[in-house]
Amino acid sequence: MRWHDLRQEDCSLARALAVVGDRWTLLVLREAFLRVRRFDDFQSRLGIARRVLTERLAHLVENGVLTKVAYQEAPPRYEYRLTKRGLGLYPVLLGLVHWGDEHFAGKKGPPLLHRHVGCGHDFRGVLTCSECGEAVDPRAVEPHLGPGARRKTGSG
Amino acid sequence: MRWHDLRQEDCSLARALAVVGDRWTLLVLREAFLRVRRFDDFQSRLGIARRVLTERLAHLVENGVLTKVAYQEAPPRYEYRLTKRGLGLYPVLLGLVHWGDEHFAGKKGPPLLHRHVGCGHDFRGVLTCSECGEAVDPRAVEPHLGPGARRKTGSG
DNA sequence: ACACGTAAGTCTTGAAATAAGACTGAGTCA
DNA sequence: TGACTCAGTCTTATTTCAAGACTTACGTGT
Repeated sequence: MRWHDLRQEDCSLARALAVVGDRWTLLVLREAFLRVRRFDDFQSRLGIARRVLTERLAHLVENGVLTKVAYQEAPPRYEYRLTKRGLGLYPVLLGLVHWGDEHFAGKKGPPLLHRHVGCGHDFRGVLTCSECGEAVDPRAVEPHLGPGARRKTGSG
Repeated sequence: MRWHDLRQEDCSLARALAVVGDRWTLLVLREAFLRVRRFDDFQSRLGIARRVLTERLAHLVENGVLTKVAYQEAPPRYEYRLTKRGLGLYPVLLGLVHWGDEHFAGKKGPPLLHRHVGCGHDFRGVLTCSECGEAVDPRAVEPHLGPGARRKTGSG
């Protein structure tokens, strides 16, 4: 299977990964969530090859995750900002960060904490059910085919 | 930056991605969450190159996400099961699926729905604060250095 | 015995993606 | 003028991946 073909798959995970599942993309988005917006800042903070960064940013813009905004006209300069769609990835990023905190942090603890402005405390993200509000355990979820399924063995 | 070096980064997201951030890994885990356990089943469902699958499974086992369990002795045959650490990725997977549902599903709707056994409804995952229980908005989060930080520009 | 099937890999080869860093072009500042 | 900024482009060597044939070890049917 080619990477590009993922978008055609009958699976929302595959389609999501076609957009953000690449080696560098989530790191680019990490920086974006930390308010990084400019090409050279992404490049120097990540140490990513410039060619690859160019391509990733363009891909994210194409897919509506980032938007390219001119911040000066001569010479033309652009910055990259998260769109609403991009902000929608926050739970995913935070989930990965907390998973990393839990399983791969050193003895001293996590390198970065997250304070919830609403209540003032450092927190972990908890996955809860949109319908009943309870925390969701993986084993308490039954996947079943939805209206957009195209085949019997649908998987995501 | 080499891919392998991510594990050394002072960032939980990078460390998480060193384990699951590869092109195929999250798709392998999707199948694992759908109860797929055997090499040939992963291979045929995903269409992944066998060599790559071998390597990914070994990597996930090394990092404690999957465990290799013998299910027969002659000839020796193994299956791959999610560990507790692996189950901890569920919110990430589900977050990606729901993001994909929201932004890339066709007109008919998502190909797969998730029923919460606790309340009986199809649901979306909602990110809530472990401290106050409220839903968390990305802009209501302030990252700040934690005890495990090693540098001033820590980022994750 | 012998062919066939099953399952978990290994090996080979050509194609594609990546890393590293030099280079370009338009404009600013001293 | 010459140095500097910034967003890219280009080049080359290395690494990774896709596709699928092949291997090993055993069981089954004839």
